[in-house]
Amino acid sequence: MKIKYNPREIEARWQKCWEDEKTFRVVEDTGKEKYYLLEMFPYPSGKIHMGHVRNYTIGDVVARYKKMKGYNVLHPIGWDSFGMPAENAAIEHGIPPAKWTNENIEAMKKQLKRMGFSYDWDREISTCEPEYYRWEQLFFLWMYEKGLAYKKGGSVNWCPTCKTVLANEQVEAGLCWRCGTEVTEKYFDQWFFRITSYVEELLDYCDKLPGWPERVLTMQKNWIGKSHGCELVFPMADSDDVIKVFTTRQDTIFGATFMLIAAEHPLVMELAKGKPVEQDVRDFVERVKKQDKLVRTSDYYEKEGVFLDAWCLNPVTDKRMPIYAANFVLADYGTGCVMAVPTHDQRDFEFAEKYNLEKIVVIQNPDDPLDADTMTEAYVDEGVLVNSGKFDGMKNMQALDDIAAYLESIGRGRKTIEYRLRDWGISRQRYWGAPIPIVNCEECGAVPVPEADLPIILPRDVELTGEGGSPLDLIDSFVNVTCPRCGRPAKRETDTMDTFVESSWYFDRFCCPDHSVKPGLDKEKVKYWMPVDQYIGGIEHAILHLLYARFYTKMLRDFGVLDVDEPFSNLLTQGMVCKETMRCSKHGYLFPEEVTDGKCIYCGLAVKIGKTEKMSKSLKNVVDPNYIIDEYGSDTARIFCLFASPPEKDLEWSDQGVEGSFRFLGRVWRIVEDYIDDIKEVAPFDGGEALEGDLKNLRRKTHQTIKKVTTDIEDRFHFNTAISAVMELVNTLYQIERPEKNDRTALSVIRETLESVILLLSPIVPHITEELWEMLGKQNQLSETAWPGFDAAVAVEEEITIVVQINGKVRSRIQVAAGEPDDKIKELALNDSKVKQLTEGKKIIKEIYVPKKLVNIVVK
RNA sequence: GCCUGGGUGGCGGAACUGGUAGACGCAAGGGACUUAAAAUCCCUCGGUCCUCGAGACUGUGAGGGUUCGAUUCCCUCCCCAGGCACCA
Repeated sequence: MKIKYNPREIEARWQKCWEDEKTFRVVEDTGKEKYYLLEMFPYPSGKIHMGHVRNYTIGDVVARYKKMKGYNVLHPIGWDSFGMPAENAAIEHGIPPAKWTNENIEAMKKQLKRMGFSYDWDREISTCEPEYYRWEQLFFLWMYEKGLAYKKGGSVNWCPTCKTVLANEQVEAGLCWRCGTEVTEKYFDQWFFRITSYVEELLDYCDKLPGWPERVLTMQKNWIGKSHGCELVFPMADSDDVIKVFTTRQDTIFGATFMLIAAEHPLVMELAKGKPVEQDVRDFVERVKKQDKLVRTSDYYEKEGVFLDAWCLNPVTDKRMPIYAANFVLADYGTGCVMAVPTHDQRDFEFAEKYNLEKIVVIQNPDDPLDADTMTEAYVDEGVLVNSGKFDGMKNMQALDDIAAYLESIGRGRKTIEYRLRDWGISRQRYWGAPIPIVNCEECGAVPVPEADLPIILPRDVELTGEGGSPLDLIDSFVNVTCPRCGRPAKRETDTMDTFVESSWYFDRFCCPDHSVKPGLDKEKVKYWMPVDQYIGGIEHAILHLLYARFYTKMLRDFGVLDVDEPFSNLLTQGMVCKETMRCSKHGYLFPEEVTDGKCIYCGLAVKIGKTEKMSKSLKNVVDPNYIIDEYGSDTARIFCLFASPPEKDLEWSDQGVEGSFRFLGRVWRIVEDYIDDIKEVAPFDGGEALEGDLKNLRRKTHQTIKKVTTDIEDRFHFNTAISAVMELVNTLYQIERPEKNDRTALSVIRETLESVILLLSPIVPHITEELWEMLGKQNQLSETAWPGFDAAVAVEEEITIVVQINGKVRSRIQVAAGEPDDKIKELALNDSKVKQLTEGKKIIKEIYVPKKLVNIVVK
């Protein structure tokens, strides 16, 4: 009797088996080579989505493959469980964040287990537990001690109605996302991590991470934004004070005709003070400060400024330069002041046009000479210096160093380096995050909590209303403490840490999740496992998370806790899961289940199929993993995600594609079923006798497939082509004429092929393959079995096809024995009847022979 | 604007260092099995032309170039996606 492929039954069965036997538990074993595979851990939002399914499937295939290859594989999972959604759920539905979070974790854990992922569940961690964040607090104390954590005034988005701080993404067109009130800027003391003290190393290692995608490294380099230039000193015209600027274009110094200062810069009001312009300047500054950040960075933002009734001197020409406050100068880059060279900088040009300021050409365009009075835009290309004193005639790029040296020699400048990267602001005026271990004392200022008092536990019985700032402020037992230094009453810091802090070291904690002694990381274990050999996650974390994790790693290394310079040796950024959108003119976007036969189920109108976009709830183009698992099983979900496109590209969801993947698994199932009785007692072919015809071809194809699948997984993570190769092998098997029941040789070859198919598919679809493996009478679990090897001698083709081209066009193909000598092949090509016919009466100019591939005959 | 990717059949995608373009799958069409349908198994499937052959031409965003030969290398341009965006 044939048994039908029943994914629901077999998947549950094997999942239970892996769980009961702790198949994927690992311990450190110095006798075995380790392999640490990590996928970015999820935020417990409630349900897993297809993005998770794809990410974790890719990782699982690699983890299972490496295990079969004999590595000691660490494949952990946990929860990035602090963050705003828990707090919002509490505000909206009155559920305590801890309860909401832990319920979500339970639900998602169930879903992950249903996918059959090979996690070591004994290492599960949840970052909102004190056992985790207490070490983060310890690291904070160490950072504070070394000046790597510090407090500084900074501006934040503030909603006056909700009385709370908003993240940038919570400000929609200048309005609060929750109540629609206009958001204002507010200054707060905030905590920062001094990531900038590692900026050079972070940049340097961008060239030492060959296992990272080039584009991620480029993004990080751009984010760090290193510029070489000069700090120049401009004396004030009427006092002994100076204004310092940073510039990368000291070659244009002779053309600097005015000075610009960021509107927010304190110097602006200082210079205007007591002058008739003071009120105008104040108005201007207030107006600029109020402008929303989004507006300020839009394309239409017009350059504006106000004259401060003050002058400075050009340091090389001593010409008087008027000083303006301007809305487009960045206060926190360089010195907040810039020298303006309107002839060679487009922004300065526009400003000079508007306020009718002087222009002096200092770089001449060799092809089309410039005239300061008639030019319509700044000339920003290279050229030859003019109006530049002793530097006239030099190429501007070559004069950069000479001019810098000259400025230094007259005491008006020096070479410097600037970075775009700012220190990392980690203060969040929120409840659901790790408390910062600081006490604010009126006498002593910010005082670190003694190490012995850690952890500072986040109180859990809290009522959240969403108004009035941090809820922690309202909890007397938390806030009111005595100062650890002077013993007087003091207030505990109520800011919590950015959740990116937790994700900056969780991969270290996975190496020793239960280690409960200082510093929370077991040096030996961490040394064994770190760095992560393969990290897999979404491209959306290309900058922030990955940069923070790199910084934190270097810092913990300097604290003596870690031995590695970089946390992730290899990085794979997988593409998004996308699906077409569907829209009804009456009911807007529709979920797939709200559409039948192309019509809206509410009104029967034809549904418009829209663009394919990233799956999202707002576009309703989502597919619930649970539905796919119920309908087809997780093996189908897994193989579809891998087959539809290579991992780094976007995956387009297709219901028919899922159907096709399911059909393929059925096809594998049936062919094993079909042969099972005949091959039960037969051993796989051992190469003992010579094979002929179909059997020989099948065996060759089998070994070729093992080879291809191995390199596709090992070298490139191209699971789609690996699966194609197995499909081809299965197709070949279907083509084989059914051997007699007593033809043991034929059956043994077929058995070898079937076992190979199962082994090769096992990391991809672990449940069905375990089941088939068992049906073949195997005692050992497939997950504990070694990856198959191939015999190169068997895989080699004995006949090869040689393409014959005439003048580069394919005209014929000839079959030759693989060992045929080159001369013979050329001769055969020339004597081919088709070739003879086409070269008749023409002169053969030359022949090109590409060994074992083609012959190209050039004729005239 | 700058920096990265990327444009290949009706569709998702193959083609690894310049050497048979379109593997594999989906959709479509046809056949077998069946009383019938589903399922399954098998076959066809870039385009145009024709003397339907185991034929000719054409074809990897567009135009040039290098080469015996280009989806692959070089130049110019167009389009799409992502990142950064007044960083002086």
